[in-house]
Amino acid sequence: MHECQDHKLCVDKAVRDAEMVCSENGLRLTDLRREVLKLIWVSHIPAKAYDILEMLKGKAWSAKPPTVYRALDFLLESGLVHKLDSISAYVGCSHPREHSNCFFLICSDCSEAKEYCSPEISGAIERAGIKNKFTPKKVTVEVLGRCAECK
Amino acid sequence: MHECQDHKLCVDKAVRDAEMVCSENGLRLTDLRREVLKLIWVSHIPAKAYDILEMLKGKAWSAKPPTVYRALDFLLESGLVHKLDSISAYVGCSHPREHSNCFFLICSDCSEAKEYCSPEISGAIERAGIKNKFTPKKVTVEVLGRCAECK
DNA sequence: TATCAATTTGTTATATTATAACGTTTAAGT
DNA sequence: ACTTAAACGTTATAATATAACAAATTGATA
Repeated sequence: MHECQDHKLCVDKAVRDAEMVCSENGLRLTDLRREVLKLIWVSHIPAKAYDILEMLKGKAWSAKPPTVYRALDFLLESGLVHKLDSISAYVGCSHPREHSNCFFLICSDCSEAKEYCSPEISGAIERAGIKNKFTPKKVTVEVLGRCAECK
Repeated sequence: MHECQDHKLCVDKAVRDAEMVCSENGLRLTDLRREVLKLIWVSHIPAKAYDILEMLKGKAWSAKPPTVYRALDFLLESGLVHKLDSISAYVGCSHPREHSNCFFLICSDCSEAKEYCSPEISGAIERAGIKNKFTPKKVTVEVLGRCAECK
C-alpha cells in the first residue's frame, strides 16, 4: 500500500520528527522510547504490543509488558504513534508535527495501514457533533478493506 | 443523552425488530440470544461482555465467556448489535432493518452511546476510499466526548 | 415418528491485551 | 553533591477474547 522506495527513509524521518517534537515540547525521547518507536516503524504494518515486547527482548532491554505499554503511552500522548482500536495495534504517525483530522485505511490482505487526512471527513464529523450538541474529544475513524495492490 | 421517556419501549422495539430480522433471514433468535440482546438493551450505555456474563448468571443460564461471546457474534453478524472498538463494549442497533452509514457518539460522562447516521460522513469516507483506490469492508467511526446533558 | 445432520449450547482450558502497585535507578535543576 | 521528579524494573493480576471438544437441541426427512 505504501510503496516507499526505501523504508529506511521512513524510519529516519520518523525518528527525526520525534526528536523535534520532543525537544520542542520539553519531552524526553529516551533510548527505550526511541527503540519502541523504531520497532513500530519496522514496517507500515501496525505493531501489536506483545510483538514489540518480543522484539525488545531480542535487544538490550529487560522488557516486561509495562515496559512496552509505558513507552506506548508516551508515544501516543506525544502524538508520535496512533493506536488502531479496531485491531488493537499501534502505528507510527506519519506527520506528528501537524497531526489532526486523520483516519486510517487498513488492508486486511497485506495488513498495512495508511494514515489519510481528509478535511471533508473531519468537517462532516464536526458538523455531526454540532448537530447533536456533542463536544468531541477523541475521534476514531478506521476503515478495514482492501488496498489497490491487494485487489 | 437519549431522554427516552419510557425505556421499556426501546427494549420492546429492539426485541420486535430482532424477531423480524431473524424470521426474514432464516436466523434463530434463541432464548439465550434474546436474553443477551435484552441485557444489552438494559440501558443506552454500551455493555461490556463480562458484565453481560454476570447478569446472565443471575438468570437461568450456566454462563461462561463463550456463552456470551457466541451470542454476541450472532447478534453482531445479524446486525442487531454493534461493537464499539474504542471502548470494547456492545450496544444495541437502533434500526437493524435499515442499518448502514452509522457512527457513534459516546459520552465520557454519562457513558451513553448514540447511534447517528450521516450520509455526509459516509459519503466523505466513501470518496476517501475511492481516492486511495481502497475497497472498504468495515467502517468504524466513533466519537468520544461530552453530550449536551453532561456539558 | 424415528433417524440423521446441522446448529446451538456446555465446559474446560488458554490466549491476548492491558494495568496496578511498589521498589529502584536515572537525570535535570539547584 | 543534593534533591526531587521522572523513568524504568519487577511481580502480580485484571480485562478481553478464543480454541477445542462434548452434549443437547432442533429441523428436515425417511
